[in-house]
Amino acid sequence: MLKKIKVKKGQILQRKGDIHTKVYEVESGLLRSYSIDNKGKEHIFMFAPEGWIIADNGSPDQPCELFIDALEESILFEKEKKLDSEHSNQKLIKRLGVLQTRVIMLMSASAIERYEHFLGMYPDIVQRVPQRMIASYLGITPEALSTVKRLQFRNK
Amino acid sequence: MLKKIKVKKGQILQRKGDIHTKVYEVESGLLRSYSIDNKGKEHIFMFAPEGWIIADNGSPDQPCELFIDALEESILFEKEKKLDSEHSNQKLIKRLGVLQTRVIMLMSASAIERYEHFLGMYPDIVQRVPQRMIASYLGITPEALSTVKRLQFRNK
DNA sequence: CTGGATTCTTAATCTACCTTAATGTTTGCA
DNA sequence: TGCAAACATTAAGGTAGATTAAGAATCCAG
Repeated sequence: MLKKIKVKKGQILQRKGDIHTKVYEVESGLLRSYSIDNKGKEHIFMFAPEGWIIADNGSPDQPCELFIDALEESILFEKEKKLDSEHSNQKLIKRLGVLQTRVIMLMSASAIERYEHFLGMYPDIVQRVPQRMIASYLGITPEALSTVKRLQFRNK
Repeated sequence: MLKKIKVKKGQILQRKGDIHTKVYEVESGLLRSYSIDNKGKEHIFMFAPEGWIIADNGSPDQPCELFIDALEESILFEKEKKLDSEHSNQKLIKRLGVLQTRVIMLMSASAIERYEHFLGMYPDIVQRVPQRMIASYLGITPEALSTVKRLQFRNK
């Protein structure tokens, strides 16, 4: 019921619309979850590096909202959602905290503030994924992120 | 350890910066949580009508990010966070689902789409709170919400 | 009831970020 | 090792939503 699996870069673990009852814990590597909107645009919901847990946060009997795939070759523990929820309250609460911060940032901070907050929070992820994915996580275009970085650099 | 309390409209239950270990379950009435950004602007994080649970989602030993107050006279159950987390996994998971949807909407939908989604999801809340609070929840100004409503109305 | 405060609407102007497009840079794989 | 393909940057022009300001509607305490 708890399987250890190895996935290659680019491998898709879950698609939107799947009825999916799995939760992934990342032992090594890097996963992401993302949605695709009605215009076909991708929006990264979260990154999951070593030690993180990633899953669709909907109820286990409803179709998923999110895609999950591997941004690097990764080693994962795959668990059933219901097992996960029995033992790891701590982790659920932590995930709530992360999402709360994410909502607050999206609502009250400018692109440049969100970028700097991201840098402070996840300094290593910036090195590991393409800029356009950082932009997607921040909710801006890659072009806007380029500009943000240029402005940020000039003010130093 | 589980107290039933009655609060008046406008009463504040929690302030940003408090070390606060309480969770509130709403028996009747309506609460909200919100943050105040560095420019002094309020952003409503969530509404909690009858049957909902509301709390700061951070760890119990860290200062809160959110204010919580009553938008209507309300009757609440007040619990300790750690007790809450022992029994109500189900509810934590539900809250995660709500926040996931909230992040996806903020990232991928326009003001008008977010408004219509909100109407569908929480039709009664629209009747119970001032428009400017709906705007705050949606992440737009009251003026923009006025415009959205006018446009929405014209297209029918 | 009434007068002041809060809320809502409308409209003009402004701005952060988007779109498009052209150019430069890195990556990966034949 | 070379050369597409993917990625990043820059700049010009466009747009959703913010800001500001003024007036109208609503609320409510005295």
